[in-house]
Amino acid sequence: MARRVVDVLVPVALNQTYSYRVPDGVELNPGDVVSVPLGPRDVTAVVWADNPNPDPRLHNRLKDTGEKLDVPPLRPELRSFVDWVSNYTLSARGMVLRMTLRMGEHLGPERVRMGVRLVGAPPQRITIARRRLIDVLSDGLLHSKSDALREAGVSAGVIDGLVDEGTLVIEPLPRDLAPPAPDPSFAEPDFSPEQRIAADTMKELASKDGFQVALLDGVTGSGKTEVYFEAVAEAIRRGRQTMILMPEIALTGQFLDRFSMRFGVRPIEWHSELTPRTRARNWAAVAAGDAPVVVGARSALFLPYAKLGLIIVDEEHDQAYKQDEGAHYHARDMAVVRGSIAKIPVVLCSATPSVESEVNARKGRYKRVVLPSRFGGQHMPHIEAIDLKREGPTRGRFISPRLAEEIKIAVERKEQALLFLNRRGYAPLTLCRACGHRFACTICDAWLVDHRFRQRLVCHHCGFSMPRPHQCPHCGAEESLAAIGPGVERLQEEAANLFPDARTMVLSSDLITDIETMRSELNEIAEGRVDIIIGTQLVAKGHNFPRLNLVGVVDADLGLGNGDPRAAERTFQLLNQVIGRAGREQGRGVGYLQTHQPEHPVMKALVASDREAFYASEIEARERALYPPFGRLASLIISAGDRPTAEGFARKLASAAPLDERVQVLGPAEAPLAVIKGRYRFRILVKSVRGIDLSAYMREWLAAGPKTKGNLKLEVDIDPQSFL
DNA sequence: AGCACGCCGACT
DNA sequence: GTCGGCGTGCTC
Repeated sequence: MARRVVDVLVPVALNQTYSYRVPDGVELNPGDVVSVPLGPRDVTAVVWADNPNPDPRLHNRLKDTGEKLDVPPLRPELRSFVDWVSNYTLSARGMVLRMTLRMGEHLGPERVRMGVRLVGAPPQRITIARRRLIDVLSDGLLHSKSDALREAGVSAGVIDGLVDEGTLVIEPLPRDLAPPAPDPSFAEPDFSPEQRIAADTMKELASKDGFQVALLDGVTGSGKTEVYFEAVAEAIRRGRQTMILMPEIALTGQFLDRFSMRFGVRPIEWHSELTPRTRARNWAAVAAGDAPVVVGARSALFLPYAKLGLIIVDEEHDQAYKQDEGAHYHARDMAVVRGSIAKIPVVLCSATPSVESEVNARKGRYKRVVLPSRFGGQHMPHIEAIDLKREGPTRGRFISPRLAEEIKIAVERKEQALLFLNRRGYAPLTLCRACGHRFACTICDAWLVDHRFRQRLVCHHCGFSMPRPHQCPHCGAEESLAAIGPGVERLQEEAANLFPDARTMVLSSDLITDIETMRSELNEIAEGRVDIIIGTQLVAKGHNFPRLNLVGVVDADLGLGNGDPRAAERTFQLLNQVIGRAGREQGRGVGYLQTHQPEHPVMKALVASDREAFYASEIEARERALYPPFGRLASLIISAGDRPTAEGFARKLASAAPLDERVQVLGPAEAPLAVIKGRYRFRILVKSVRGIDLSAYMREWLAAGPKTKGNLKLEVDIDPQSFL
């Protein structure tokens, strides 16, 4: 019995579904992926529900559904997840759905690749190119055309000529076989007794269905990855898929290697740099259940797993999990939600858990699994603070004498040193010594950053850049421009002066052109062809440098200055992670923190290696101020092409906030970056008690408030990461 | 989010 | 006289 009308969720900025008539003889069920006409075009959409009583006013306007796509239907669990995320984040349901349908344009059948085979005698007229090609094909087997041509070093015309002569034939290549599956028993590691306990807990967790969250809490170098691989192995044995989320998928080269050492093959990847074809193939493999393990960035959260059985969020504290463009969501939190809807276990991993996860573990909502020490009897790095007020470098220098001395000793011992500074470029500010003019971006509220490698001044917010001028555009003075403050490029200059014989390398995201170049640079470092690495937070994430023994943090206070209550947590996590790079495989690492405030709780906790002290003070402060996780936050960002429009709308919106004694509306105030790309931004911060449906409150507010029009833009951010 | 429709400035 | 700028509104 064919269904007459179905409600279809279309991937556009809409919350409601649209009704379509189902043509006779077509069978459509909820979850089916279907092409439907929408306005002047066709879109790929998903049947969301049967509609036995379609709105009579629409009766004569209903269009027919189009072709049903040859992919598995979206499972109820994923459809609930889409509804949930849309409801929670206040983003249009259609836009959330779109994230699950990002499968590339080529969902059609695989293009048939052609091969070539030697079948006849060589032709009478033989050339060097023909000879080479025939040699390559002399085994009589079917070779792919492109491989054969590349191997023989000849062009495609040579094949055509030999086909005409009857020497070669063209045949379709058999379709690629499914990639080999990861083998859970490929290389079972030797665990220490401590690791064994944790690994067994992981295995137990993954051995059955049911929602449960574990916080795998272990210091850098404790073997966390290998331990959670035991959960992955168990999921594979049970025939269930695992999703592993990573904050920055581009930096996971080493992770993929470790995975294949453990399981014999690499996992399927999911991130923004996949080619459309790979993207389509991987999407289809995930949906068909042919991809037992998927490693991906936050967008992997929305993939249509056929039989998801385990979710792992690596480096769960990482800021990169927060998506702030388009839909605002936190991938770690949404991973927990997905696990709860799918009724499967979730593992969050970190050496420095987010305060949210730490509190959940302390309250027993999450099961804590601890790896207390480094693997192989290594020690945690020894950490010392260098008080810049007492023993700082001379003006215009950034490496203190004591740090310089320690680096010198390390380099003489043939150990690597890392200078960490979370600032790209040469100098964050350029000013004219003659008139005081400062170079600022014309369309953002930000200084232009001097990039000497590129010889340009660059805005880090909009990408604007201009050549480095030689005279001041304001007063015309020549040679008067001064670079103020350090960036990694300037640090390299200083290091080269201090240590003329050392080989230095700068690692910074703006110097990375592609993943391959970066992987080869990282290999150079790993092989010891670099003595001093100078890097931004890029070096803190994902890569081990076996010879690295000393880490110098050039400006440990950098992240603390802006008054954001989450700044302390972020600084603690970042510095802990970067210093943890030291001494992982040989000797005892050492970290130096150059700071103006050695008494700051973050510095004291780092120096004393007293994580507990940090969490205790941070949790207490959050609890007192009712900040997350003891209260809730949301923010509204209003932007417009001119300041009065943005501010006027923000004021009207704020005054339309529903009264509720559990909710406090703060602002509007100018957003932390008041102007970006020529748009003026205001922000309203909403603070509430914990047990309240803040999304519902916001929805009610926005429905009652003024409507945006013209170039006014309103963004809603539930659980913003910045409290400012 | 697309895409069309609609109403005001510089030119094939 | 038209081409085209992007503001507004709709998509079953």
